[in-house]
Amino acid sequence: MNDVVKTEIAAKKATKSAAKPRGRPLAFNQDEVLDKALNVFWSHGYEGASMSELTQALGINKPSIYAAFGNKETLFRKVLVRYATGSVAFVGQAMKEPTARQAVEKLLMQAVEFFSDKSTPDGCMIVQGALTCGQSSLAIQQELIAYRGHFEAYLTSRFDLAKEQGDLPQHVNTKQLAKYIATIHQGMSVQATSGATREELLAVAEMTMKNWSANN
Amino acid sequence: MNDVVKTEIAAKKATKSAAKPRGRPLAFNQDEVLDKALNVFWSHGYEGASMSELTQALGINKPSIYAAFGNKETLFRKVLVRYATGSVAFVGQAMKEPTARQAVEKLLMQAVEFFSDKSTPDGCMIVQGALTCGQSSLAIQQELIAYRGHFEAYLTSRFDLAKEQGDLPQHVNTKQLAKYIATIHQGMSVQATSGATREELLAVAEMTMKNWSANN
DNA sequence: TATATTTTGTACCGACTGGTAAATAAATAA
DNA sequence: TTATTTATTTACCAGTCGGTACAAAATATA
Repeated sequence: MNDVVKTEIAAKKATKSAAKPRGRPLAFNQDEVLDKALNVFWSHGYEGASMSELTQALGINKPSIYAAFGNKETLFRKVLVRYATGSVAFVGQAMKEPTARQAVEKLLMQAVEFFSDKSTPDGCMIVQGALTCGQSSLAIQQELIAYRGHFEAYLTSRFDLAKEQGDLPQHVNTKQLAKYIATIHQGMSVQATSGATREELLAVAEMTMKNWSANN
Repeated sequence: MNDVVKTEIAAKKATKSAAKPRGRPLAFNQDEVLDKALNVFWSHGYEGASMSELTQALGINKPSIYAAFGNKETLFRKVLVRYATGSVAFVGQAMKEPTARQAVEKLLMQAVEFFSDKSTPDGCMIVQGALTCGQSSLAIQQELIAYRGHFEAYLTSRFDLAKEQGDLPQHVNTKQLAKYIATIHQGMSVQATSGATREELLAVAEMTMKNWSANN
């Protein structure tokens, strides 16, 4: 085999779907199916979503789900990554606002729209996916707690930056401030799941912002 | 049967445990058992608490549980009443503070201690007992939503009173203010369940109070 | 066309779910 | 003592849980 042929093969391997796989082709699109699974987990939580309900919602049979995604837990983890990098990616955008105040305001305003968006389940999956659960789901519960922790750490680092930039006073405890904002954010998620309307959530967000200056 | 005897019988019936019941006596104290069940439901949520775990925790066999409390759902409802009238009764005390500000401050400070109390599970059972669930638990999910609604209505009425007493300005939207406080309260419950310490919750409560004046 | 490879659908698994029938035990009433 | 009433224990029920064995179907390669 000469070098030219080697290069061609390498190129084919590198190109995602260029090299056709050998066996029977998948009858579904993985990302579309993950989105359908997301919808189910988001609505009913990790434990509340049964494999039979998932099977029905995804429109593919159970052995195909297991072949493609492992088991229920790994399926949820893949859904979670998709949720975090897709649905919830706007959080990263909000942090890019020029000041800490604007970042928080954008975060909360986006949360209002996101939590009450009628095209998706109410609230945040990372908050209510497994707040409480049976023994068998403790790993997922911890995983979601870790995600929330990362979110909070992200807020903290944004506030640290704001202090460096003189945007927040030096005496501000950024961890505490981040926890305060995260608390309101998570409370809004609970409210949304409990039936709070967009307008009601908006009022909560506006009250929070009206208070912003008192915190620092 | 003369009137004197009739009266005696009536008196015995009225006295709770004076008239001995006919058959084999219960081998357990109902309230103690309800407290043990509370602990399990509080930790794992309604769905996450299995009957076999409950059986083990209560120390009595399943048929006795069913005979005494109906089924899992009615058991939870009885636990819920006990929780609301017992564990959480301090909310009523907080509302009796002379001003709205003091009432909210006491509410949040008590919540800090309650959510992080090491002798009970973390957070609030009414918040995380069934935030999400499968189809079979929708009634309990709605019941908890209703409880949270009552809590919020209670806050609203306290703020209405404060307006009447000139303690809050007339322009305050009491429903919005109640939802704002309820949101923080519920967010603190999520935080506690996620491992937040007493000190961290305290900082959140203090920040909320520092902002109080900006809301009205 | 024959073969290797992968996915699909059917049909099933043991374990656990909430819940209960039936016999036994412990008390009161007659 | 005997009958009645209630609670307990053991053993079990149908249904659902997450998960899988197996054979048929669909593709690429040879």
